[in-house]
Amino acid sequence: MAVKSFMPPTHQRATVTRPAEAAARKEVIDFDPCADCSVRDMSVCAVLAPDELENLAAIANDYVVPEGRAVINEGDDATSLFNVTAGVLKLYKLLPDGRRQITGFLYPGDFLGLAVNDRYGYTAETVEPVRLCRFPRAPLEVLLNTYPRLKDRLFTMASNELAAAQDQMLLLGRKTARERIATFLLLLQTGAKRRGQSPNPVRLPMNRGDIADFLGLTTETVSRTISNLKRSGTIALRETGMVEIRDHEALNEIAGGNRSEA
Amino acid sequence: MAVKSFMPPTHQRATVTRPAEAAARKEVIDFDPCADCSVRDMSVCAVLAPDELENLAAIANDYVVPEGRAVINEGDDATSLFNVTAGVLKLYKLLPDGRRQITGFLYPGDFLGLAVNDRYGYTAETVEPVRLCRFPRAPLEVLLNTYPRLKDRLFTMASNELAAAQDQMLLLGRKTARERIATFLLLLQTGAKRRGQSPNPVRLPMNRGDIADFLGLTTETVSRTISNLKRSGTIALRETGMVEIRDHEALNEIAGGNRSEA
DNA sequence: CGGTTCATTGAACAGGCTCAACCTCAGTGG
DNA sequence: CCACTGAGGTTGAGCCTGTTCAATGAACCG
Repeated sequence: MAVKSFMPPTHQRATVTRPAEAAARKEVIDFDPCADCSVRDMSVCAVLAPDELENLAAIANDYVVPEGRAVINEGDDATSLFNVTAGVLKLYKLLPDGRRQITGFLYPGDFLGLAVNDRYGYTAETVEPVRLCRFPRAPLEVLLNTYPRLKDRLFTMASNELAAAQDQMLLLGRKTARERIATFLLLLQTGAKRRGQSPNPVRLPMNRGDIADFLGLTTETVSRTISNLKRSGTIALRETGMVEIRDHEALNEIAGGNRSEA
Repeated sequence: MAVKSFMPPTHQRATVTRPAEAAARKEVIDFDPCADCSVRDMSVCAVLAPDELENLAAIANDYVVPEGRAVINEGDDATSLFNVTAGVLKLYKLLPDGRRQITGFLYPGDFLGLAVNDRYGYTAETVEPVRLCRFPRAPLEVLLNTYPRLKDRLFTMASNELAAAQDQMLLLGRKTARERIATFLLLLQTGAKRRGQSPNPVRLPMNRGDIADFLGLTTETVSRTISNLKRSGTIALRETGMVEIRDHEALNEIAGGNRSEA
Protein backbone atom coordinates (compact mmCIF):
# COMPACT_ATOMS: atom_id res chain seq x y z
CA MET A 1 0.00 0.00 0.00
CA ALA A 2 1.30 3.38 -1.06
CA VAL A 3 0.78 4.98 2.30
CA LYS A 4 3.31 2.76 3.99
CA SER A 5 6.11 4.78 2.48
CA PHE A 6 5.13 7.68 4.74
CA MET A 7 5.73 5.58 7.80
CA PRO A 8 9.30 4.60 8.42
CA PRO A 9 9.48 1.72 10.89
CA THR A 10 11.48 3.84 13.32
CA HIS A 11 8.27 5.62 14.16
CA GLN A 12 6.26 2.57 14.89
CA ARG A 13 7.68 1.82 18.28
CA ALA A 14 4.76 3.54 19.99
CA THR A 15 1.23 2.38 19.49
CA VAL A 16 -1.73 3.55 21.56
CA THR A 17 -0.37 5.11 24.72
CA ARG A 18 -1.98 6.36 27.90
CA PRO A 19 -1.58 10.08 28.79
CA ALA A 20 0.45 9.44 31.93
CA GLU A 21 3.06 7.44 30.07
CA ALA A 22 3.42 10.15 27.49
CA ALA A 23 5.04 12.66 29.80
CA ALA A 24 7.38 10.02 31.22
CA ARG A 25 8.32 9.08 27.71
CA LYS A 26 9.74 12.45 26.79
CA GLU A 27 13.36 11.49 27.27
CA VAL A 28 12.92 8.46 25.08
CA ILE A 29 12.60 10.70 22.05
CA ASP A 30 16.22 10.81 21.05
CA PHE A 31 15.71 12.68 17.81
CA ASP A 32 13.46 15.42 16.55
CA PRO A 33 10.19 13.69 15.62
CA CYS A 34 9.13 16.70 13.56
CA ALA A 35 12.28 16.72 11.45
CA ASP A 36 10.93 14.32 8.88
CA CYS A 37 7.29 15.27 9.23
CA SER A 38 5.98 15.72 5.73
CA VAL A 39 2.99 17.84 6.74
CA ARG A 40 4.65 20.21 9.17
CA ASP A 41 3.88 23.32 7.19
CA MET A 42 0.26 22.39 6.51
CA SER A 43 -0.65 21.43 10.05
CA VAL A 44 -1.10 23.33 13.31
CA CYS A 45 2.65 23.21 13.79
CA ALA A 46 3.20 25.51 10.83
CA VAL A 47 2.79 28.63 12.96
CA LEU A 48 5.52 27.74 15.45
CA ALA A 49 9.15 28.78 15.40
CA PRO A 50 11.69 25.92 15.65
CA ASP A 51 12.28 26.37 19.40
CA GLU A 52 8.54 26.55 20.06
CA LEU A 53 8.00 23.48 17.97
CA GLU A 54 10.42 21.68 20.23
CA ASN A 55 8.14 22.32 23.21
CA LEU A 56 5.20 21.01 21.28
CA ALA A 57 7.16 17.95 20.21
CA ALA A 58 8.05 17.33 23.85
CA ILE A 59 4.45 16.54 24.73
CA ALA A 60 3.68 14.78 21.46
CA ASN A 61 3.62 11.10 20.85
CA ASP A 62 4.04 9.78 17.36
CA TYR A 63 2.36 6.53 16.43
CA VAL A 64 0.74 4.46 13.76
CA VAL A 65 -2.72 2.95 13.58
CA PRO A 66 -3.64 0.16 11.16
CA GLU A 67 -6.65 0.31 8.86
CA GLY A 68 -10.16 -0.05 10.27
CA ARG A 69 -9.31 0.94 13.81
CA ALA A 70 -11.16 3.55 15.88
CA VAL A 71 -8.78 6.19 17.21
CA ILE A 72 -11.40 7.92 19.32
CA ASN A 73 -14.94 6.89 20.18
CA GLU A 74 -18.03 9.05 20.38
CA GLY A 75 -18.87 9.64 24.03
CA ASP A 76 -15.43 8.85 25.44
CA ASP A 77 -13.57 11.35 27.59
CA ALA A 78 -11.66 13.66 25.30
CA THR A 79 -8.24 13.16 26.83
CA SER A 80 -6.19 13.28 23.64
CA LEU A 81 -6.07 15.37 20.52
CA PHE A 82 -4.20 14.46 17.36
CA ASN A 83 -2.48 15.77 14.34
CA VAL A 84 -2.81 13.57 11.27
CA THR A 85 0.54 13.12 9.54
CA ALA A 86 -0.24 10.30 7.11
CA GLY A 87 -3.26 8.34 5.94
CA VAL A 88 -6.97 9.09 6.00
CA LEU A 89 -9.61 8.85 8.72
CA LYS A 90 -13.38 9.07 8.70
CA LEU A 91 -15.38 10.83 11.41
CA TYR A 92 -18.87 9.56 12.04
CA LYS A 93 -21.90 9.60 14.27
CA LEU A 94 -24.33 6.72 14.73
CA LEU A 95 -28.03 6.44 15.43
CA PRO A 96 -29.12 3.80 17.96
CA ASP A 97 -30.23 1.47 15.16
CA GLY A 98 -26.89 1.67 13.40
CA ARG A 99 -27.56 4.24 10.71
CA ARG A 100 -24.33 6.13 10.21
CA GLN A 101 -23.45 9.61 9.05
CA ILE A 102 -19.85 10.33 8.18
CA THR A 103 -19.31 14.00 8.97
CA GLY A 104 -15.91 14.29 7.37
CA PHE A 105 -12.65 12.74 6.28
CA LEU A 106 -9.33 13.77 7.78
CA TYR A 107 -6.19 13.92 5.67
CA PRO A 108 -2.55 14.59 6.54
CA GLY A 109 -2.25 18.04 8.05
CA ASP A 110 -5.73 17.93 9.54
CA PHE A 111 -6.33 18.15 13.26
CA LEU A 112 -8.44 15.60 15.07
CA GLY A 113 -10.19 17.05 18.07
CA LEU A 114 -11.71 20.33 16.96
CA ALA A 115 -15.21 20.85 18.32
CA VAL A 116 -14.47 18.68 21.27
CA ASN A 117 -15.82 19.45 24.70
CA ASP A 118 -15.43 17.04 27.62
CA ARG A 119 -16.28 14.11 25.46
CA TYR A 120 -15.70 13.28 21.83
CA GLY A 121 -18.78 14.05 19.76
CA TYR A 122 -17.96 11.52 17.08
CA THR A 123 -15.95 8.41 16.36
CA ALA A 124 -12.79 8.62 14.25
CA GLU A 125 -11.80 5.47 12.41
CA THR A 126 -8.90 4.86 10.07
CA VAL A 127 -9.75 4.36 6.41
CA GLU A 128 -6.21 3.18 5.70
CA PRO A 129 -3.10 2.95 7.87
CA VAL A 130 -2.67 6.29 9.60
CA ARG A 131 0.15 8.04 11.32
CA LEU A 132 -0.76 10.40 14.12
CA CYS A 133 0.88 12.88 16.42
CA ARG A 134 -0.92 12.56 19.72
CA PHE A 135 -1.21 15.39 22.29
CA PRO A 136 -2.50 14.78 25.81
CA ARG A 137 -5.07 17.45 26.34
CA ALA A 138 -3.93 19.19 29.52
CA PRO A 139 -0.35 19.97 28.47
CA LEU A 140 -1.57 20.94 25.02
CA GLU A 141 -3.89 23.50 26.53
CA VAL A 142 -1.01 24.94 28.49
CA LEU A 143 0.92 25.35 25.27
CA LEU A 144 -2.09 26.89 23.54
CA ASN A 145 -2.07 29.59 26.21
CA THR A 146 1.69 30.01 25.89
CA TYR A 147 1.62 30.38 22.12
CA PRO A 148 -1.46 32.35 21.13
CA ARG A 149 -0.67 31.81 17.48
CA LEU A 150 -1.16 28.11 18.02
CA LYS A 151 -4.61 28.72 19.40
CA ASP A 152 -5.37 31.13 16.58
CA ARG A 153 -4.40 28.47 14.15
CA LEU A 154 -6.81 25.99 15.72
CA PHE A 155 -9.50 28.64 15.68
CA THR A 156 -8.94 29.20 11.98
CA MET A 157 -9.09 25.47 11.36
CA ALA A 158 -12.32 25.22 13.35
CA SER A 159 -13.76 28.07 11.31
CA ASN A 160 -12.87 26.30 8.10
CA GLU A 161 -14.41 23.09 9.43
CA LEU A 162 -17.58 24.95 10.25
CA ALA A 163 -17.76 26.46 6.79
CA ALA A 164 -17.22 23.00 5.30
CA ALA A 165 -19.95 21.61 7.54
CA GLN A 166 -22.34 24.24 6.24
CA ASP A 167 -21.51 23.31 2.67
CA GLN A 168 -22.19 19.71 3.58
CA MET A 169 -25.56 20.61 5.08
CA LEU A 170 -26.49 22.23 1.79
CA LEU A 171 -25.45 19.04 0.03
CA LEU A 172 -27.30 16.72 2.40
CA GLY A 173 -30.43 18.81 2.60
CA ARG A 174 -30.85 19.95 -0.96
CA LYS A 175 -28.69 18.24 -3.57
CA THR A 176 -29.60 15.28 -5.78
CA ALA A 177 -27.54 12.10 -5.81
CA ARG A 178 -25.83 13.18 -9.00
CA GLU A 179 -24.98 16.58 -7.57
CA ARG A 180 -23.66 15.01 -4.39
CA ILE A 181 -21.28 12.70 -6.20
CA ALA A 182 -20.03 15.49 -8.43
CA THR A 183 -19.52 17.77 -5.43
CA PHE A 184 -17.69 15.01 -3.59
CA LEU A 185 -15.26 14.32 -6.43
CA LEU A 186 -14.46 18.01 -6.76
CA LEU A 187 -14.02 18.27 -3.01
CA LEU A 188 -11.45 15.48 -3.04
CA GLN A 189 -9.70 17.09 -5.97
CA THR A 190 -9.53 20.45 -4.21
CA GLY A 191 -8.13 18.74 -1.13
CA ALA A 192 -5.47 16.94 -3.15
CA LYS A 193 -4.43 20.23 -4.75
CA ARG A 194 -4.19 21.95 -1.39
CA ARG A 195 -1.92 19.20 -0.12
CA GLY A 196 0.20 19.41 -3.22
CA GLN A 197 -0.81 16.01 -4.52
CA SER A 198 -1.72 15.13 -8.06
CA PRO A 199 -5.30 16.37 -8.51
CA ASN A 200 -6.08 14.12 -11.43
CA PRO A 201 -6.76 11.29 -11.26
CA VAL A 202 -8.18 11.71 -7.77
CA ARG A 203 -7.56 9.01 -5.19
CA LEU A 204 -10.60 7.67 -3.33
CA PRO A 205 -9.15 5.82 -0.33
CA MET A 206 -12.61 5.13 1.12
CA ASN A 207 -15.02 2.48 -0.11
CA ARG A 208 -18.50 2.96 -1.58
CA GLY A 209 -20.17 2.44 1.77
CA ASP A 210 -18.14 5.25 3.30
CA ILE A 211 -18.93 7.56 0.40
CA ALA A 212 -22.61 6.70 0.77
CA ASP A 213 -22.60 7.43 4.50
CA PHE A 214 -20.85 10.73 3.86
CA LEU A 215 -23.28 11.80 1.16
CA GLY A 216 -26.46 10.52 2.77
CA LEU A 217 -27.01 7.86 0.10
CA THR A 218 -26.75 4.07 -0.21
CA THR A 219 -23.85 2.17 -1.74
CA GLU A 220 -26.09 1.15 -4.61
CA THR A 221 -26.95 4.73 -5.46
CA VAL A 222 -23.31 5.79 -5.21
CA SER A 223 -22.31 2.96 -7.50
CA ARG A 224 -25.05 3.67 -10.01
CA THR A 225 -24.37 7.38 -10.06
CA ILE A 226 -20.67 6.89 -10.59
CA SER A 227 -21.43 4.46 -13.42
CA ASN A 228 -23.71 7.06 -14.88
CA LEU A 229 -21.03 9.78 -14.82
CA LYS A 230 -18.63 7.29 -16.33
CA ARG A 231 -21.06 6.44 -19.13
CA SER A 232 -21.49 10.11 -19.95
CA GLY A 233 -17.71 10.53 -20.21
CA THR A 234 -17.46 13.03 -17.36
CA ILE A 235 -15.20 10.76 -15.34
CA ALA A 236 -13.30 7.50 -15.83
CA LEU A 237 -12.28 4.83 -13.35
CA ARG A 238 -8.57 4.01 -13.34
CA GLU A 239 -6.82 1.60 -10.99
CA THR A 240 -8.78 0.68 -7.88
CA GLY A 241 -9.65 3.82 -6.01
CA MET A 242 -8.52 6.24 -8.68
CA VAL A 243 -10.99 8.41 -10.59
CA GLU A 244 -10.03 10.57 -13.51
CA ILE A 245 -12.01 13.75 -13.98
CA ARG A 246 -12.31 14.03 -17.75
CA ASP A 247 -14.66 16.99 -17.97
CA HIS A 248 -14.06 19.27 -15.04
CA GLU A 249 -16.35 21.91 -16.48
CA ALA A 250 -19.28 19.52 -16.70
CA LEU A 251 -18.64 18.08 -13.26
CA ASN A 252 -18.57 21.55 -11.75
CA GLU A 253 -21.80 22.36 -13.53
CA ILE A 254 -23.44 19.24 -12.14
CA ALA A 255 -22.14 19.93 -8.65
CA GLY A 256 -24.11 23.13 -8.55
CA GLY A 257 -21.44 25.69 -9.30
CA ASN A 258 -20.24 26.65 -5.83
CA ARG A 259 -19.06 30.24 -6.00
CA SER A 260 -16.67 29.30 -3.21
CA GLU A 261 -14.47 27.10 -5.36
CA ALA A 262 -14.30 28.78 -8.74
CA MET B 1 -45.54 41.11 18.66
CA ALA B 2 -43.98 39.79 21.85
CA VAL B 3 -40.45 40.55 20.77
CA LYS B 4 -41.03 44.27 20.64
CA SER B 5 -40.92 44.43 24.40
CA PHE B 6 -37.21 43.64 24.24
CA MET B 7 -36.60 46.71 22.13
CA PRO B 8 -37.21 49.99 23.83
CA PRO B 9 -37.67 52.78 21.28
CA THR B 10 -34.55 54.52 22.51
CA HIS B 11 -32.56 51.83 20.77
CA GLN B 12 -34.23 52.11 17.44
CA ARG B 13 -32.52 55.24 16.29
CA ALA B 14 -30.07 53.24 14.24
CA THR B 15 -31.22 50.87 11.54
CA VAL B 16 -28.87 49.23 9.05
CA THR B 17 -25.70 51.28 9.12
CA ARG B 18 -22.66 51.37 6.92
CA PRO B 19 -19.27 50.57 8.51
CA ALA B 20 -17.86 54.06 7.94
CA GLU B 21 -20.74 55.73 9.70
CA ALA B 22 -20.44 53.40 12.62
CA ALA B 23 -17.11 54.74 13.80
CA ALA B 24 -18.28 58.32 13.45
CA ARG B 25 -21.34 57.46 15.46
CA LYS B 26 -19.50 56.37 18.60
CA GLU B 27 -19.95 59.63 20.44
CA VAL B 28 -23.65 59.49 19.87
CA ILE B 29 -23.93 56.69 22.41
CA ASP B 30 -24.56 58.81 25.48
CA PHE B 31 -25.34 55.97 27.89
CA ASP B 32 -24.09 52.47 28.56
CA PRO B 33 -25.67 50.36 25.84
CA CYS B 34 -24.89 47.18 27.78
CA ALA B 35 -26.64 48.31 30.95
CA ASP B 36 -30.03 47.08 29.89
CA CYS B 37 -28.82 44.23 27.69
CA SER B 38 -30.88 41.22 28.64
CA VAL B 39 -28.47 38.66 27.22
CA ARG B 40 -25.20 40.04 28.54
CA ASP B 41 -24.39 36.98 30.60
CA MET B 42 -25.22 34.49 27.85
CA SER B 43 -23.31 36.20 25.06
CA VAL B 44 -19.64 36.74 24.27
CA CYS B 45 -19.67 39.68 26.63
CA ALA B 46 -20.21 37.42 29.62
CA VAL B 47 -16.48 36.82 30.04
CA LEU B 48 -15.52 40.48 30.35
CA ALA B 49 -15.12 42.53 33.49
CA PRO B 50 -17.11 45.80 33.65
CA ASP B 51 -14.20 47.98 32.59
CA GLU B 52 -13.32 45.63 29.74
CA LEU B 53 -16.93 45.57 28.66
CA GLU B 54 -16.76 49.32 28.35
CA ASN B 55 -14.04 49.01 25.75
CA LEU B 56 -16.10 46.54 23.83
CA ALA B 57 -19.14 48.77 24.05
CA ALA B 58 -17.07 51.64 22.69
CA ILE B 59 -16.73 49.95 19.32
CA ALA B 60 -20.22 48.47 19.31
CA ASN B 61 -23.23 49.84 17.58
CA ASP B 62 -26.65 48.85 18.77
CA TYR B 63 -29.47 48.69 16.28
CA VAL B 64 -32.69 47.10 15.22
CA VAL B 65 -33.60 45.28 12.02
CA PRO B 66 -37.20 44.63 10.99
CA GLU B 67 -38.51 41.21 10.00
CA GLY B 68 -37.52 39.67 6.67
CA ARG B 69 -34.38 41.73 6.19
CA ALA B 70 -30.94 40.32 5.32
CA VAL B 71 -28.32 41.47 7.82
CA ILE B 72 -25.40 39.96 5.93
CA ASN B 73 -25.24 38.42 2.47
CA GLU B 74 -23.37 35.33 1.35
CA GLY B 75 -20.31 36.42 -0.58
CA ASP B 76 -20.11 39.97 0.78
CA ASP B 77 -16.98 41.27 2.47
CA ALA B 78 -17.12 40.30 6.11
CA THR B 79 -16.63 43.76 7.57
CA SER B 80 -18.97 43.43 10.54
CA LEU B 81 -19.74 40.85 13.18
CA PHE B 82 -22.75 40.88 15.45
CA ASN B 83 -24.12 39.86 18.77
CA VAL B 84 -27.81 39.01 18.75
CA THR B 85 -29.59 40.64 21.67
CA ALA B 86 -33.23 40.11 20.70
CA GLY B 87 -35.21 38.27 18.04
CA VAL B 88 -34.36 35.35 15.78
CA LEU B 89 -32.39 35.08 12.54
CA LYS B 90 -31.98 32.31 10.00
CA LEU B 91 -28.68 31.55 8.28
CA TYR B 92 -28.87 30.03 4.84
CA LYS B 93 -27.03 29.09 1.69
CA LEU B 94 -28.55 28.98 -1.78
CA LEU B 95 -27.99 26.88 -4.87
CA PRO B 96 -27.95 28.71 -8.21
CA ASP B 97 -31.49 27.52 -8.98
CA GLY B 98 -32.85 28.84 -5.70
CA ARG B 99 -32.90 25.72 -3.56
CA ARG B 100 -32.16 26.83 -0.04
CA GLN B 101 -30.62 25.21 3.00
CA ILE B 102 -30.99 26.92 6.33
CA THR B 103 -27.90 25.99 8.33
CA GLY B 104 -29.09 27.37 11.62
CA PHE B 105 -31.18 29.81 13.59
CA LEU B 106 -29.64 32.46 15.82
CA TYR B 107 -31.27 33.47 19.10
CA PRO B 108 -30.46 36.17 21.63
CA GLY B 109 -26.99 35.58 23.01
CA ASP B 110 -25.75 33.99 19.80
CA PHE B 111 -22.92 35.46 17.80
CA LEU B 112 -23.26 36.16 14.10
CA GLY B 113 -19.97 35.86 12.29
CA LEU B 114 -18.36 32.66 13.46
CA ALA B 115 -16.79 30.68 10.65
CA VAL B 116 -16.25 33.81 8.66
CA ASN B 117 -13.20 34.34 6.53
CA ASP B 118 -12.81 37.33 4.20
CA ARG B 119 -16.34 36.94 3.01
CA TYR B 120 -19.54 35.77 4.62
CA GLY B 121 -20.26 32.15 3.79
CA TYR B 122 -23.98 32.47 4.24
CA THR B 123 -26.82 34.95 4.33
CA ALA B 124 -28.40 35.93 7.64
CA GLU B 125 -31.98 37.11 7.49
CA THR B 126 -34.29 38.16 10.29
CA VAL B 127 -37.18 35.84 11.08
CA GLU B 128 -38.77 38.50 13.27
CA PRO B 129 -37.63 41.96 14.37
CA VAL B 130 -34.09 41.62 15.68
CA ARG B 131 -31.86 43.71 17.85
CA LEU B 132 -28.16 43.47 17.20
CA CYS B 133 -24.91 44.69 18.62
CA ARG B 134 -22.65 45.35 15.68
CA PHE B 135 -18.83 45.21 15.82
CA PRO B 136 -16.67 46.48 12.99
CA ARG B 137 -14.23 43.73 12.35
CA ALA B 138 -10.83 45.42 12.64
CA PRO B 139 -11.30 47.00 16.08
CA LEU B 140 -12.98 43.83 17.32
CA GLU B 141 -9.94 41.83 16.35
CA VAL B 142 -7.75 44.22 18.27
CA LEU B 143 -9.89 43.65 21.33
CA LEU B 144 -9.81 39.90 20.83
CA ASN B 145 -6.05 40.08 21.07
CA THR B 146 -6.25 42.33 24.11
CA TYR B 147 -8.67 40.09 25.98
CA PRO B 148 -7.75 36.47 25.31
CA ARG B 149 -10.79 35.32 27.26
CA LEU B 150 -12.95 36.99 24.66
CA LYS B 151 -11.28 35.05 21.92
CA ASP B 152 -11.53 31.86 23.95
CA ARG B 153 -15.22 32.47 24.32
CA LEU B 154 -15.64 32.78 20.57
CA PHE B 155 -13.61 29.65 20.11
CA THR B 156 -15.89 27.77 22.47
CA MET B 157 -18.92 29.09 20.66
CA ALA B 158 -17.46 28.01 17.33
CA SER B 159 -16.80 24.54 18.76
CA ASN B 160 -20.39 24.28 19.90
CA GLU B 161 -21.57 25.42 16.49
CA LEU B 162 -19.43 22.78 14.87
CA ALA B 163 -20.83 20.07 17.13
CA ALA B 164 -24.35 21.27 16.32
CA ALA B 165 -23.52 21.21 12.62
CA GLN B 166 -22.43 17.60 12.93
CA ASP B 167 -25.69 16.70 14.64
CA GLN B 168 -27.51 18.42 11.82
CA MET B 169 -25.56 16.42 9.23
CA LEU B 170 -26.69 13.25 10.93
CA LEU B 171 -30.25 14.52 10.77
CA LEU B 172 -30.06 15.58 7.12
CA GLY B 173 -28.23 12.53 5.93
CA ARG B 174 -29.92 9.79 7.87
CA LYS B 175 -33.12 10.68 9.69
CA THR B 176 -36.69 10.25 8.45
CA ALA B 177 -39.10 13.18 8.22
CA ARG B 178 -40.75 12.16 11.47
CA GLU B 179 -37.41 11.92 13.25
CA ARG B 180 -36.35 15.29 11.88
CA ILE B 181 -39.45 17.08 13.15
CA ALA B 182 -39.16 15.45 16.57
CA THR B 183 -35.47 16.35 16.79
CA PHE B 184 -36.22 19.90 15.76
CA LEU B 185 -38.90 20.41 18.39
CA LEU B 186 -36.62 19.07 21.10
CA LEU B 187 -33.80 21.27 19.84
CA LEU B 188 -35.96 24.36 20.18
CA GLN B 189 -37.05 23.27 23.61
CA THR B 190 -33.47 22.76 24.76
CA GLY B 191 -32.56 26.19 23.42
CA ALA B 192 -35.45 27.82 25.27
CA LYS B 193 -34.38 26.16 28.50
CA ARG B 194 -30.82 27.32 28.04
CA ARG B 195 -31.99 30.89 27.59
CA GLY B 196 -34.21 30.60 30.63
CA GLN B 197 -37.44 30.79 28.67
CA SER B 198 -40.50 28.67 29.16
CA PRO B 199 -39.68 25.34 27.51
CA ASN B 200 -43.27 24.25 27.07
CA PRO B 201 -45.08 25.21 25.00
CA VAL B 202 -42.20 25.89 22.63
CA ARG B 203 -42.30 28.97 20.45
CA LEU B 204 -41.70 28.46 16.71
CA PRO B 205 -40.97 31.94 15.38
CA MET B 206 -40.17 30.64 11.90
CA ASN B 207 -42.73 29.51 9.33
CA ARG B 208 -43.14 26.06 7.79
CA GLY B 209 -41.02 26.93 4.80
CA ASP B 210 -38.12 27.86 7.06
CA ILE B 211 -38.51 24.68 9.06
CA ALA B 212 -38.59 22.70 5.82
CA ASP B 213 -35.44 24.36 4.51
CA PHE B 214 -33.70 23.69 7.82
CA LEU B 215 -34.69 20.03 7.90
CA GLY B 216 -34.19 19.27 4.22
CA LEU B 217 -37.91 18.70 3.60
CA THR B 218 -40.81 20.50 1.90
CA THR B 219 -43.43 22.63 3.64
CA GLU B 220 -46.03 20.01 2.83
CA THR B 221 -44.06 17.25 4.51
CA VAL B 222 -43.40 19.42 7.54
CA SER B 223 -47.08 20.23 7.80
CA ARG B 224 -48.18 16.63 7.34
CA THR B 225 -45.67 15.33 9.85
CA ILE B 226 -46.65 17.87 12.47
CA SER B 227 -50.31 16.98 11.89
CA ASN B 228 -49.36 13.38 12.36
CA LEU B 229 -47.62 14.00 15.68
CA LYS B 230 -50.61 16.05 16.74
CA ARG B 231 -53.02 13.26 15.83
CA SER B 232 -51.00 10.77 17.86
CA GLY B 233 -51.17 13.09 20.88
CA THR B 234 -47.41 13.61 21.11
CA ILE B 235 -47.73 17.35 20.58
CA ALA B 236 -50.50 19.94 20.40
CA LEU B 237 -50.68 23.24 18.54
CA ARG B 238 -51.52 26.24 20.72
CA GLU B 239 -51.65 29.86 19.59
CA THR B 240 -49.92 30.57 16.30
CA GLY B 241 -46.34 29.49 16.54
CA MET B 242 -46.65 27.73 19.87
CA VAL B 243 -46.31 23.96 20.15
CA GLU B 244 -46.94 22.06 23.31
CA ILE B 245 -44.92 18.93 23.83
CA ARG B 246 -47.37 16.57 25.47
CA ASP B 247 -45.28 13.41 25.50
CA HIS B 248 -41.64 14.33 25.84
CA GLU B 249 -40.65 10.70 26.30
CA ALA B 250 -42.27 9.65 23.03
CA LEU B 251 -40.87 12.62 21.14
CA ASN B 252 -37.38 11.85 22.37
CA GLU B 253 -37.83 8.25 21.33
CA ILE B 254 -38.91 9.29 17.85
CA ALA B 255 -36.04 11.77 17.55
CA GLY B 256 -33.56 8.93 17.81
CA GLY B 257 -32.47 9.21 21.41
CA ASN B 258 -29.44 11.46 21.18
CA ARG B 259 -27.12 10.53 24.03
CA SER B 260 -26.00 14.16 23.95
CA GLU B 261 -29.28 15.55 25.26
CA ALA B 262 -30.55 13.05 27.78
C1' DC C 1 -64.80 42.54 4.38
C1' DG C 2 -61.71 41.35 0.64
C1' DG C 3 -57.12 40.19 -0.17
C1' DT C 4 -52.88 38.08 0.77
C1' DT C 5 -49.99 34.98 2.91
C1' DC C 6 -49.32 30.84 5.34
C1' DA C 7 -50.85 26.17 6.60
C1' DT C 8 -53.22 21.95 5.69
C1' DT C 9 -54.82 18.17 3.02
C1' DG C 10 -55.30 15.21 -1.11
C1' DA C 11 -53.71 12.59 -5.29
C1' DA C 12 -50.30 11.20 -8.33
C1' DC C 13 -45.46 10.84 -9.22
C1' DA C 14 -40.49 9.89 -8.82
C1' DG C 15 -35.86 9.64 -6.89
C1' DG C 16 -33.55 6.93 -4.25
C1' DC C 17 -34.06 2.69 -1.29
C1' DT C 18 -34.58 -2.32 -0.57
C1' DC C 19 -33.86 -6.75 -1.84
C1' DA C 20 -31.45 -9.79 -4.65
C1' DA C 21 -28.36 -11.55 -8.09
C1' DC C 22 -24.10 -11.31 -10.25
C1' DC C 23 -19.45 -9.69 -11.19
C1' DT C 24 -14.51 -8.55 -10.01
C1' DC C 25 -10.51 -9.06 -7.77
C1' DA C 26 -7.17 -9.94 -4.19
C1' DG C 27 -5.74 -13.26 -1.11
C1' DT C 28 -5.26 -18.20 0.17
C1' DG C 29 -4.34 -22.79 0.13
C1' DG C 30 -4.26 -27.12 -2.29
C1' DC D 1 -0.70 -22.74 -11.04
C1' DC D 2 -5.26 -22.47 -10.39
C1' DA D 3 -9.58 -23.24 -7.83
C1' DC D 4 -11.79 -21.42 -3.91
C1' DT D 5 -13.32 -17.84 -0.94
C1' DG D 6 -15.04 -13.56 0.71
C1' DA D 7 -15.44 -8.72 0.48
C1' DG D 8 -16.46 -4.97 -2.25
C1' DG D 9 -18.67 -3.25 -6.33
C1' DT D 10 -22.21 -3.25 -10.01
C1' DT D 11 -26.69 -3.93 -11.93
C1' DG D 12 -31.71 -4.99 -12.02
C1' DA D 13 -36.71 -4.90 -10.41
C1' DG D 14 -40.07 -3.27 -7.54
C1' DC D 15 -41.33 -0.44 -3.73
C1' DC D 16 -41.84 3.46 -0.56
C1' DT D 17 -40.98 7.91 1.47
C1' DG D 18 -41.24 12.27 0.54
C1' DT D 19 -42.04 15.41 -3.55
C1' DT D 20 -44.91 17.80 -6.85
C1' DC D 21 -48.99 19.73 -8.25
C1' DA D 22 -53.37 21.36 -6.90
C1' DA D 23 -57.18 22.73 -4.04
C1' DT D 24 -59.00 24.24 0.27
C1' DG D 25 -58.79 26.28 4.85
C1' DA D 26 -57.20 29.59 8.42
C1' DA D 27 -55.21 33.75 10.06
C1' DC D 28 -53.94 38.32 9.63
C1' DC D 29 -54.41 43.14 7.98
C1' DG D 30 -55.55 47.06 5.54
